[in-house]
Formats: sequence, structure tokens, C-alpha cells
Amino acid sequence: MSRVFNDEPHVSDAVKRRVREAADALNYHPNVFAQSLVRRRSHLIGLVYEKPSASYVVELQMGVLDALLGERYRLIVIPVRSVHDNAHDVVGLLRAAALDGVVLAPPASDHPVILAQLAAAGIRFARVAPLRQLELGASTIIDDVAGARAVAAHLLALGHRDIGIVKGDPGHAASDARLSGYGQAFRAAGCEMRLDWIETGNFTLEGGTEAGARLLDRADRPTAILAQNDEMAVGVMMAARERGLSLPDDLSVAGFDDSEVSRIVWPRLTTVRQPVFDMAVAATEMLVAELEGRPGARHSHHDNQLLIRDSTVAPRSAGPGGA
Amino acid sequence: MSRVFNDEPHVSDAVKRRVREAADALNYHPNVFAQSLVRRRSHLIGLVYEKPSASYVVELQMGVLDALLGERYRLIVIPVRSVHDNAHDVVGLLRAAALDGVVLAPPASDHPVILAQLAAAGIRFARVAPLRQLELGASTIIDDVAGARAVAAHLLALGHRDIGIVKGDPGHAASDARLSGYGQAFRAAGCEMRLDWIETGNFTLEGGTEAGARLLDRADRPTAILAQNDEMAVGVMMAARERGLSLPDDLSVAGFDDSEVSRIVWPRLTTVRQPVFDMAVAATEMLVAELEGRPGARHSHHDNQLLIRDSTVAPRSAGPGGA
DNA sequence: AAGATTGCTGACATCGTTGTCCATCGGGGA
DNA sequence: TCCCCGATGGACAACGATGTCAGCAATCTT
Repeated sequence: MSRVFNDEPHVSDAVKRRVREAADALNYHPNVFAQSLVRRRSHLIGLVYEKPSASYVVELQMGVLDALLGERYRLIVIPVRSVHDNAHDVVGLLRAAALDGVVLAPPASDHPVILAQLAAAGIRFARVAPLRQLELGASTIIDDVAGARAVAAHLLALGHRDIGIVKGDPGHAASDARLSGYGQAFRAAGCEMRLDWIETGNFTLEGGTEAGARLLDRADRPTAILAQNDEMAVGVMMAARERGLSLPDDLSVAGFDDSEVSRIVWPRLTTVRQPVFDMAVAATEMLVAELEGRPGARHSHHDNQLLIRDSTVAPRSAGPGGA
Repeated sequence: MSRVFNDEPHVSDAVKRRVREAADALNYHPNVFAQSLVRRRSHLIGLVYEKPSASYVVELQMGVLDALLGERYRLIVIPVRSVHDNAHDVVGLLRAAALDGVVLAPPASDHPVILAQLAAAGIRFARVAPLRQLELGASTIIDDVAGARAVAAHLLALGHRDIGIVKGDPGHAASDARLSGYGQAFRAAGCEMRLDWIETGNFTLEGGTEAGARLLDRADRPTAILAQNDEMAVGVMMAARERGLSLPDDLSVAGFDDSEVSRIVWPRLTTVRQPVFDMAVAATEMLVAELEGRPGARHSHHDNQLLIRDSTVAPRSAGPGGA
């Protein structure tokens, strides 16, 4: 009898014990499918992401799993080749998976079609670091523009003027947000952000290496490079080493994210710390709270922080603040 | 009517079309719970692992997901704090998740209680890189001993004799297997593997840093260190840098796995390539084949390969082959 | 042309829970 | 002592698919 297992009232202890004994004797386990069928609950939560850097995915997943620890929800991982190419398929996939809810990582968290279709399909969602339509669903919010402004200002304050930029995947709203943050810092310092010194690296190590190579092979080589995430920054460092440059003296490199690689490489990478883990935890907790009908906040704000390490120094030809 | 959706024979085209139109009109989607209930299939596959290095998990997951791409199975990730402490709970967890099958990563793939209970619970499993009871279930097999022997032999051939060892988590059978491979190489070279130069690093970066620190703070400092995975090797490199040693001249370091970090660090790390991705793909394919009733191999063998890069050179005081 | 055979379709039991409804039992108040 | 009410436990429909079975129509055989 189901009342025993669900700890309902109006059941005597004697019956409780008797049922439990019988269950143990028969090696009984409740059938999850039947429960799900009648309760319309799968207790499955999806995590949708598009192959960004490995460390980002890992932190994201660890955050979600951490938040799910005390709950009876389980995590299904749903990597998507290209969110923009497959927006319709994605929601079909999610519906077919019978999820109770999904955590959306960028760039899915910013995709209007996905958001609209999820709402239409009645699947609850929580969004990690969205930049548009912030009112839709639960979300964890962070100011990419401010973080980017801070790291660019740091390089400018060191005296760099010839600064190359390695942009992330154009499909991520964060790419433009960070670029605009860089731009603000340039304007504040009274100098120009040269468009022909912007290369795209797609947030991957290889992309960063290639973008770095293009920037470093120019006749007018930059003295510093701003990469929009740490993987690409490491790629830039590899490209610099291949060209015999010594780091950080010949080239300053700054990243974004504070992912594990930023602490591993030598010199240690100057970067902007993004609390991906915390954001994943917060998003998951909001999602679960909603699914369980508990009241709670619908948004959480997170701060990023400039971490000045060893990969950024003043350019050779100029002292700090000089130009 | 279900016959239309399952593409069964004996249905006329007219009815097929009529049903499809009605389904579209009503925005009909089959109920996964009801299907699962009557078919006794969840189409969920679990991946059980214990927080080893991040890159290992990522490669593992990517492999499983890759193998699942064409299939209608979905992946549930099940990280376990400590397999040895929670062996009984683990299977309870898996049963509660209504999984069709699980892919077991080390050390769960070598845990007799887990294997026995899975068999008892009727949950199919595929094992990645097991070292014991190889006949149980489907498995992907690799010769850890040979890989370890090769990398140790490489250091010995370079002329190193004072070689420290950073061991992995004692709970992983691979730790002992790799140690015994090292031992074979030492014996073949006619020298002794000093037990007091073995430190444990638990397969983590931090563990590697601490173990490296202990080895490098000795009065009789080793000229080379063998780490049982790349994360620990990087940790050793960080400890060496903190002590002002220059790499690789003052200290040769070799890792194991060929994880992404091994290519990122400077100097690039000598290591043993383990095809984790391929093993995950193979294990998953075998599992799915079994679940689908397709015939197929129950075991796949994989090779590892010594990758000599920049982190290992002859010791200062001796030429190659010298002693 | 009538019976046999095959193709197609609708009806219905089934899977294992949940939750509602109803019958029963026991105790306390009138 | 009788009645009423709350506590308790059993019976049963519902969830939404699947798959079997039986019935009917159409075609083939003789």
C-alpha cells in the first residue's frame, strides 16, 4: 500500500511495520515508471549546453549536481551541437526526455525560440547568465560588461596601447557584451579600439591559438592581447611561444572566467573570475524550488572580479601609466 | 493508435496519414512514462564515476554521449563521493533511477560489491578499464602495467636514477597496476625502486602539488618524478616552480593519461596516452548493443602509447644512458 | 459462386502506482 | 445504553501507452 511508503497519516504502526517486512521479504521496490505516470513527474532535470570550454562545462555540471544532492532529482546532460542551428530540435529533445525542468547554459539561455518553446511545452527552466529578456524564467545574472571593462582597464593602466582582442563565439551574447566592456575601457582611457585587431576564437583552445597566430604575425604586433575566455588566452600563449616570444615580457595576455587552466599555465593567467559553479547552484536551486512549489527568489545576482596574476605586465617600451 | 507511431506493418497509408494529421492538430506527443511502464524500458543510461580529474570525466562523458548520439538513450550522470564507502547506496541509487544500464568508470568498474549487486538487480553494465574479474560484464581493457613500464623505462633510459613517484588514489586498482609497471622497468634496468620515494597524490592537482612538495623538500631530492596522472604531474611542476627549480633542466616530470592539461602546460608534459574517449565510446556501444539485443563483442582492447614531449630530459649530471 | 485465406481495424486487458471513496471499527458523549 | 464521529483500511478507477484477440472486408482458389 502506497500510504506506508509516502509516510502519510492515518496508518497504524502495526500495519506500517507489517508492510515494511513484507516488502523487504519480497525485495520490493516501487516502480518508478508507474509513479511518474500517475504523478506526471519524472524527477529528471536537464542541463543544456553547447560545447564551450571543458572547464566551463565541468564547473556547471558540478554546480548543478551539488545543488541536486539533497533532492531526489537526477541530472540528464544534453549537449547540443549548435543551439542556433537546432533550436526547434532542442525543445523536441527535451520534451521527449520527459524532463521536469532544464537548466540552460549560454547560449541556449539567451535563445528566444528555445525560451518560447519551452514555455509553450510547459517545461520549467532556469537560465545561467542570460543577457536578454531577463524577465523570462528564473535566472542567475552577472555583469559581463563590467568584468570586461575591468580587465581592459587593467591592461590600459599598465601602459598598453596596442591591444589585440580575441573574441568568442559570435553566437554567444557574452561575446558582444564583453567586447562592449572592452570598448568602454578604451573610451575611458581616451584611446581607440582598433577593429582590425579583433579576431574570433570561438571560445576554444584551437581557435585561440589560430586567432593569436593571426594577431602575432602582423607587422604591427600588439603588446597585449585580451582573450574573452581562458582557453583562448592559453591558445594565444601557445601561439606566442611557438613564435619564440617570452611571456609575459614580450606579450601580456589576459583571459576571462578563472577556469582551472588559468591557474595551471605559466605564467599564471590574469583573468576575470566568474562564479560559474555558484551560478549553476543558484539556478538549479531556483528551478527545484519552483518545481517543488516552494517560494523563493527568481533571480540571483553574482559578481565577477579581476584577478591580476603574472601574465600581464607593463609593455617593454613604456612604464606603468605611460604612453 | 500506437501502430502508426511505431511504424508497424498492416496499417494502411490512409489511416496513417489521418492519424498523423490528427496528432499534429492536437499537438499530440506520446507519454514517455506510459511507454516506459508497459515496455519496462527507461532508455536511460547512467555514468558512474568518482571525482577523478576533470579532464578524465569530460573525456569519458564526451565518449558516452558520442556513442549515444544515434540512439534514443539518454545519459544520467551519477557522481559518487567515495565508491568504497557507499557501495551499497550506489546500487540503490541506480535502481531508484530506473536505469536500463550503466557505464562504470574506475574505481566503480572494479568494485566487487557493486558488480554483484548490479547483476542481482538485473541492471546491465559496461566497465571502463577494469583490472579484476575481467569476465564480468562488457568491458574495455587497457594494459596499465605496460604503459607505466614504458614511461618509467623512458626516464631510466635518459639516465635518471633518483626517481620519485607520485601515486594515485589507493582505491583505484590502476594505482597499484601502474606502480607495478614502474617496478618492472626498474628491475629491468637493474635498479631499485625506493619505497620512501613514493608519495600519494590521489589523482588530484592539489594532491600532486603536496606530494611533489614532500619529494622536493627532501635532502636527497630526486632528479625526476613519475606521476600516475597528468593532473598530479602538473601539481608537481607547480611545486617545483614554487621552489625556484627550472623545468625540465632541474627536474624531469612525466604524467599519465594525455589529458588536455598535458598539452597546455609548459614545458609540454611527457605522458602516456590513454584513449579514454575511445574506451568510453566502446563501452557505451557494447552496453547499448546488449540492451537492444544486438549481438556484438563483449570486450574491446585498447592500447596506450608513450608520448615523449618536453618535460623529460637527461639529468644534469649524466648523459643519456649514463649512470 | 461459395468457401478459404489474408489484410486491416477496433476493443480491451495490462503495466504498477496514486488517490478517492466507502465500509468498518472503536471510543467518547449524551 | 445508544448514537455519532473520527480513525483506519480495503476496493477501485485513473494515468496513457502496448499488444493481443477477434471480427470484418477484400482477395484468391476451386
